[in-house]
Amino acid sequence: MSTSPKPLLQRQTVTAMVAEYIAAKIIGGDYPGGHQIRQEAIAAELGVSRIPVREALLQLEAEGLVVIRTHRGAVVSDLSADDAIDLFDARLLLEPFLVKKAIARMSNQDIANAERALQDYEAAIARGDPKELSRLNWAFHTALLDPSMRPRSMAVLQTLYSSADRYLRLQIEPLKAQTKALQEHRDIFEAYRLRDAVETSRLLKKHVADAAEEIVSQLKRGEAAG
Amino acid sequence: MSTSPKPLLQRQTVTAMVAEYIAAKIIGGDYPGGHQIRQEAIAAELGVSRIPVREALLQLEAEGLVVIRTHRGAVVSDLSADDAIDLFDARLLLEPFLVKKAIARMSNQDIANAERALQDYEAAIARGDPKELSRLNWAFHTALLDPSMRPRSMAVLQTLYSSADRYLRLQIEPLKAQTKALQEHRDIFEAYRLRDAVETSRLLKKHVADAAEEIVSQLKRGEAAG
DNA sequence: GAATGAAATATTGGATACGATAGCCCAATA
DNA sequence: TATTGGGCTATCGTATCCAATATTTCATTC
Repeated sequence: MSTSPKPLLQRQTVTAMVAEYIAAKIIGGDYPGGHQIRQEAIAAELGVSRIPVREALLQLEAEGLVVIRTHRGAVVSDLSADDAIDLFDARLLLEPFLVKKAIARMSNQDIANAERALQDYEAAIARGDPKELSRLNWAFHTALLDPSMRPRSMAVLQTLYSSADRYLRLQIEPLKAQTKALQEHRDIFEAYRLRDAVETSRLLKKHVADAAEEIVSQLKRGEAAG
Repeated sequence: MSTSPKPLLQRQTVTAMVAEYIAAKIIGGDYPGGHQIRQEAIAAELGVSRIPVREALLQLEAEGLVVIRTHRGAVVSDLSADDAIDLFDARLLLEPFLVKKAIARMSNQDIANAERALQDYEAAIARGDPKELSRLNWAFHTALLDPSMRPRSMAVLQTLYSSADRYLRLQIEPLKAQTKALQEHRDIFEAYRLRDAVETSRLLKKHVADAAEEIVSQLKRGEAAG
């Protein structure tokens, strides 16, 4: 039982495409924190009018990727160490809770979905594309939580995650960290498969906390240096 | 130390005003769940063009008040009992956590702010305006949590709250419930003032849980009837 | 020389008009 | 009956203006 049964051929509005374009730039690091996004520049770049650009920026603001100030435009939001702590603390509350709910309701199909997500993640490590790795990492997490049937909480988690997404590379880049994360994913999945809610929750919490600690310490180093 | 030092003279864009207008209609019950919002109608009603209406609807979608489907327009989102459980469970995780953080950092000024919010709430009960009461209820909650300096979590809570805001009337309308809520607020504030983090957190959790239970059971009655 | 204040410029916010596109209903057809 | 194929309607998108505001530049004043 899954929350998001996506249609195979999804019709995209221009606004949605622009939003994806800008989000990719931000997450990929092309637009660093503090970067001014000029509506006209994006519009010209993509050959669209300013209106869908504005509407895309509104959506991105809701996701926490940019900050819009009236008549001053959109700026790529910067993540301080404090922000990272804030975001990860919220995840640390929600994810372990949701995974327990998920285990209580999940079907064998859900387990199979999670296993597939885990395998996709494993395969991506071999290829080593960091963007893809980030995406599949989150896909695994959502696969675990999806059977909880908590669309509102999942939406919240989505924004929490995407706000910090860019900075995951700080943590996920080194090969050593990747193999550590993979082993943790495997352990989490194993407890999940056995429907051991307490253990899954504990491992997931530790997994997220470790990632948080790593990112926060990196950000603090950056702030001390810069 | 407060998270949101709002400017006294705030310039409003048309989009923001439209968003407030529609949100008020939804929260006030003028637009019930499932109600189709027609951009052109709103635009004509307010004497503005459709563009700020569309952008306002985008913002409201991010807050969970409406659902937009491409080329089919915006519909006031309906809250199922499951949705309410989802929303309140998330609040139940975040609010007790944040209030502990708040107590750890708060100044005497913050305590004074919370006390003022409490007094405003008390005064509103005498007047008995339900909309105002809902607003001041939430103002009290945010006053408690604001010193935590967790803007991201606070933003999440804001959306969680506003999504369920309309249905608070189910719970807050009867006078008996109001005096109960008031007493709970007083108890929470008293523990807060004494910087008793554990007790404040416990009382706050119970306060939210009680409200949740009341609303969920009312919604379930409604779903069974309808 | 520093602070104030007033143009000038750039950018966003908004209005209007028009066209394109996607759902939806329903009659016509096989 | 099931399907097809119009119309109808409302949203989505563009183009072109104009308005409002933030920032910068520059002159003025003390």
